[in-house]
Amino acid sequence: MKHLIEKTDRDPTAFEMRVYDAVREVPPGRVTTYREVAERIGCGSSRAVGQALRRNPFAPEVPCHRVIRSDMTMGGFKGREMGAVITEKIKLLEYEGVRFREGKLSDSEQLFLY
DNA sequence: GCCCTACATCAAC
DNA sequence: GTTGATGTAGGGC
Repeated sequence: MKHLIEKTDRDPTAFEMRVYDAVREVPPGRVTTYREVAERIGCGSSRAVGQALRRNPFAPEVPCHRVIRSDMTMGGFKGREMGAVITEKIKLLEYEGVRFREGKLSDSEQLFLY
C-alpha cells in the first residue's frame, strides 16, 4: 500500500503538541470547541486544531470527542461527518454527564472555557 | 523562498 | 448550497 502520495505518520509538530495539551485539560463531563482550543494555544485558526486532532497520535489519551464546533455540533470525527462513530461518542459523553440532543450539545454551560 | 493543496472550521451570502 | 478567509503542514519547484 505504501507507494506514493502518502502522508502517513509524521512526528507531531510543536503546534500539534499544544493542541493535544490543551485538549487534555478538558475534564470529564466537559467539552470545548475548536475555537477555544485555537485561542488557548495562541492562534485564531480552528482548522489547524482540526488537522492536529485528526492525526491524533495520542488517541484515546487526547479525547477528540470532547472537542466540538462552535455550532455545538460534532462536525466530523475521524474523517466521518456522521454515522455510528458519532453516535457512539455521544453516548460516551452522555455517560460522563454531557448531554447531547440530536448531535448537538444540549447545554452550552458545559463548555470548558480556558 | 514561493505557490499550491488539504483540513475534523468559521463567517457571510 | 456557495465562496472567501483564517493558520498550519506537506509537497513541488
